[in-house]
Amino acid sequence: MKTQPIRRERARLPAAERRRQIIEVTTGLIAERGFWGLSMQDVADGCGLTVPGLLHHVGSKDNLLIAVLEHRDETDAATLAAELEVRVDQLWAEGAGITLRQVCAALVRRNAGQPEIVRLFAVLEAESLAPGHPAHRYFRERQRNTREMLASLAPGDDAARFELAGQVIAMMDGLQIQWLRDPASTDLVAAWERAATRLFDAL
Amino acid sequence: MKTQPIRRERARLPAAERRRQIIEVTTGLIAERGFWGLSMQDVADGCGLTVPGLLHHVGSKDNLLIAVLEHRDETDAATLAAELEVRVDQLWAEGAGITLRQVCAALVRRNAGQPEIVRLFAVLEAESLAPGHPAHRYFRERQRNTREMLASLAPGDDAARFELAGQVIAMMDGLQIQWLRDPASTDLVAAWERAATRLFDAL
DNA sequence: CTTGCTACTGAGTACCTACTAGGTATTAAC
DNA sequence: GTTAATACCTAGTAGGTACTCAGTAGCAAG
Repeated sequence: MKTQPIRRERARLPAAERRRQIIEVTTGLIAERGFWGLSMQDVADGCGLTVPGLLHHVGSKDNLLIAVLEHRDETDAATLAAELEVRVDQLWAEGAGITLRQVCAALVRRNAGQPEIVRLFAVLEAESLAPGHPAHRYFRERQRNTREMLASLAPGDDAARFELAGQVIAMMDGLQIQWLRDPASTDLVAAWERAATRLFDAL
Repeated sequence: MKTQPIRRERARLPAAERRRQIIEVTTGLIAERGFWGLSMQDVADGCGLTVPGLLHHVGSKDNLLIAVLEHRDETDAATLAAELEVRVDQLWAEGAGITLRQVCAALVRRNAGQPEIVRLFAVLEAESLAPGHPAHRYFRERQRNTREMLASLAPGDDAARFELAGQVIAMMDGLQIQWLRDPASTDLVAAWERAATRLFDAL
């Protein structure tokens, strides 16, 4: 008697769409457990396919992480530009009339609406401090880039700009963690606005 | 022929001493890989004993994490008090003549000397954002406590104090991450001093 | 020297890990 | 309708996971 394979409802998706789903599911799981706590099995389950099916699309666990991060980079600049009502290529152009404070406010406003992704980055940012982490290099460069871009919008000489940019990033990261830990009693946008007043209006 | 057990150099330690060693080794490993990436095997290897031997002392992986955190709490207040040259019970006493700025400077100075432990907390702080994490509650309370203690040293009304304390914590956490990511080109103490100037000397 | 305590081990359980090889079933192009 | 591409599967590998059980080896007090 042949084993009758239970004709499981099989949803065969086109590669691009499946990939989108995989990245979405992975994003949530990494935010929950970090990369070291992530299992391909959980991702596969979340997508309704088997582990080899998942690997067919992403190749390896490390590749999956990189895919997630690259996907974020693609959407990031776009949503930020939309928030500022500016064309993407005008975002970091000096003299476009956008102040550092405006960009920060836009960043925070956007982040306040997607706690899951903020948590993803918070967890990976800490995990990837270790040199052996697959996202170590990515986060090093990301940090450098955003700091330089923010610095380009700040006033003063180069040293002062770089310093302020670093402090702004530190404050945003820190406030976001506090917000994620206790979202109910924290208003991220308001907390940032108060902090910005102190940062930007200092002597 | 009986199997001759290779008389491995067995170091039978008294429980307290072994526990100290276990906590020390675990601290380093969590800083490297996070709690989800920690394996009891690695801890056991690092201590020169078997996994059941390790479990004899700590009971379970979750217990081990809690032991590490509790140990830090015990030493934390002590070293901070020493740094400030004050008795432990005088640390958070109002009117003891210690300013918020002094405490922060002492905290940062101490942290600058133990990057490994700062990384341990950075990783766990992010990982434990997830409600299911074994240290979730611990970090919630820790955050609340330190914020209240710092607030008690700040000037102004209660709302202003609480706000400033939050910003101070955010800034310290953020700067520490930047420092850990690139220790060579960052001087944590100096970076904090500049940030403190902006935070405390604002209008 | 014996007794009792305990630090520790060896063997084993049940299960999860990422990943591979080789094949099947579905879709799209012609 | 046939062919080619490919989304996905079953089965398996080699190793890691926390943890348990039952016992052994070493120390200290009597």
